[in-house]
Amino acid sequence: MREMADIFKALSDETRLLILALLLRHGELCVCDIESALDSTQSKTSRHLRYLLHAGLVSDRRVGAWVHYRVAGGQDGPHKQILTFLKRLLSPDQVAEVEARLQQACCENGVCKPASARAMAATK
Amino acid sequence: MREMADIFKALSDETRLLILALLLRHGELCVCDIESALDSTQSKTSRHLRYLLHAGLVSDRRVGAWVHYRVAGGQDGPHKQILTFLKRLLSPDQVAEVEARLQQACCENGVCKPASARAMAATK
DNA sequence: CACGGATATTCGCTTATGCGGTTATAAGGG
DNA sequence: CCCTTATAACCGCATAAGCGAATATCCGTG
Repeated sequence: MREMADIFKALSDETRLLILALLLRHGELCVCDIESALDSTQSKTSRHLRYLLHAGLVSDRRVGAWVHYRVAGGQDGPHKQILTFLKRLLSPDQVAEVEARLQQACCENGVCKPASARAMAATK
Repeated sequence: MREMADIFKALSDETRLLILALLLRHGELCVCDIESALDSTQSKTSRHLRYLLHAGLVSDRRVGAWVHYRVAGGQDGPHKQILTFLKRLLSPDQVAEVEARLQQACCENGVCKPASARAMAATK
């Protein structure tokens, strides 16, 4: 029960909900993608991602200089049930704004590349 | 999105989760029932019930001297979806302890009567 | 090994939350 | 009306959360 309260606490912040909404729709994103999409600061973005990581809702993966985050996989505990429910709950129009910004984010303006290209470059 | 964050914030406290678990299983309970079941103080119980009320997750109903709370009905917004999900999520054994105390609560030791009897007495 | 970009952590601050204890309101019965 | 009971609101305190700014760490590259 305490565990559930902690999960819900992780969901009780709008920034974290937006991050999860993005990850649930895109599978994997690097911090700078998310930072741009949220039009947020690096510090704030990183802190909330770490919060979600400790809450067991996302996992991270280092890809060269970048860190990619994705929603946590794993067994069918309360985390997974809640994430599945969240995916149903968050309608596309609620994340339209951040989605739009994600398209023109750092990945697009030449500073860094799309996640797929980055992953490929890092594994070559 | 902000609304959802606020709902999850209301669910981010163990006491409030327990209260909702009780209400989801019993339909309607008065404050003193809940207070006894949680083995909590009147002040604390009332505060959390008010929190849930403002979050739109429960509704209250005055019955004579008592106030009865129940999970909020109403249209199929995020509130309702989350409550439905919660009902699935909270397994019986997680609330076994409070359930047990509810049985021997004020309603049973003669100080006041079971909710159904109280409601009847108040309307007669 | 120095450098720069990407990310994480720390710091000082402000605000929100939860709690016990106390006080105020509301209803019902003598 | 006064008194009792049930509930709500308030107060002060301790703690936690969130923030921006600055700083540290990690990694690939030259």
